[in-house]
Amino acid sequence: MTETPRERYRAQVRTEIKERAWEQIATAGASALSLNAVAKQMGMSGPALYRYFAGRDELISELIRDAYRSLADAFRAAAEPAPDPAALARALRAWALADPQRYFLVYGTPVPGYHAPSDVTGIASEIMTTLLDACATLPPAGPRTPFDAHIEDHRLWAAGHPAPPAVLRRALTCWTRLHGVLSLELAGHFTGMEFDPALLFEAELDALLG
Amino acid sequence: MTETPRERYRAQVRTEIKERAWEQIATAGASALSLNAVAKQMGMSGPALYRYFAGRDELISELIRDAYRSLADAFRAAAEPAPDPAALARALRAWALADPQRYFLVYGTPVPGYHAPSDVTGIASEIMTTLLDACATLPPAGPRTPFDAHIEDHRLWAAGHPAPPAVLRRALTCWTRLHGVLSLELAGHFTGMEFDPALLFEAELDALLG
DNA sequence: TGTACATCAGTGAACGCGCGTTCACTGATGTAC
DNA sequence: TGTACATCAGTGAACGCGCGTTCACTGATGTAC
Repeated sequence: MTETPRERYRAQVRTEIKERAWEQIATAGASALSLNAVAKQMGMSGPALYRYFAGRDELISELIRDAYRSLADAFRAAAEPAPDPAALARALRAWALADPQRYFLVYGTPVPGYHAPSDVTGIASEIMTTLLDACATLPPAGPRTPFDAHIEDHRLWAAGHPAPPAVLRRALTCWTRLHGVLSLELAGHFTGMEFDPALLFEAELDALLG
Repeated sequence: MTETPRERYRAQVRTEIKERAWEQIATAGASALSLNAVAKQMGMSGPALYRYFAGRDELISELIRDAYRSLADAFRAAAEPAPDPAALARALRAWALADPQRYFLVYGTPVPGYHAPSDVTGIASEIMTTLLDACATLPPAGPRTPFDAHIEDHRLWAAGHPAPPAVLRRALTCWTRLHGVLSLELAGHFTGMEFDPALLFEAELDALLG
């Protein structure tokens, strides 16, 4: 159970590989990630990385896993004092702005044919659960909608979460609306428009909660 | 002014190159687009394409331009009978579903450092104008918000469009919310959840207009 | 209508590049007696 | 504490690949007299 120096060293190098990989993704996008370039930047030869990762695909999968894990942790931390959708929303925005390419690795353009590692679905539903718990604390808003009825019939997906349809809809809407603002902002589609995206984000948040 | 056979032929080949390029993007994503692969699929040698495009970058820029143009035309057509946000929204969804990778080429993950051809900003603002005109026909909804006040101070971006702040906000919100649902749907983030994305889209539309 | 010439689409060979990945090897670090 | 051995990180050469792009060329199509 105690960690040998070699194990410690391995873990350290693995971490540095991932850090350099993130830097490279931030600079040139995920599709430009190259094992050889990462190795060069670490002052190592290319094949050396194969001691730490089975190949490029495994490295990318690991980065995706870490990205999901990181968001799930940020959510959990934001919900720690008390479940609160506004706190989650702001945590999401902070997380996205901290590293836009990481956000896009999770929520951006999918590569056709590529399938994310299977264990991220667990993390994804952990994120969803945190959001659902927070939305469940809100006072019920408005009348029952047709979409509530539809969701009632197909609620298997909530993984047994006991939230009523209105809460499920609330959480879904929260997700899509905040993502809508965030992804357009991060992609630069607001540049040239002279408003502050942070205020648009807050406006959407108000609309969701108020 | 009359078109010579050679010009007709050139235009034809250019068109086919772009079609094959779109197929390739649909199959493997935009970052995997390769001139040589396109040429091979047309039964030509790689260098032949340089008769038609100065290089890979020019081809991609042209595809992006066409994508914007296509959306602008779809919007214009949807607004033809009468300016109507609901019609625009449904046209957007149909346009996106017809070719998800084309949608992502416009609104998806940006490649850091890449700058879209300068003339697309004109098309982008044409799209925005169509949306603004449609939103201007809606009955005014709700009280003045803090974001309205903010937008009042920074309204240069609307390119001289005479819409009041509430309409600008309406159009922006329309854009971000529909994009939020669409992009998550197209990226496959709803797979496994047993609801119909079309109904969620309509629900958001109702919330926007009702 | 026929001939001489210019235009231009497309080819094939070549260049340099960087990629992922394998392999046999070196040399340092750790382990067992 | 010292020696013999095993483990394992990292190297350098090599393989095959596909990429974008250039260049000199062939051969067909169009133009001018």
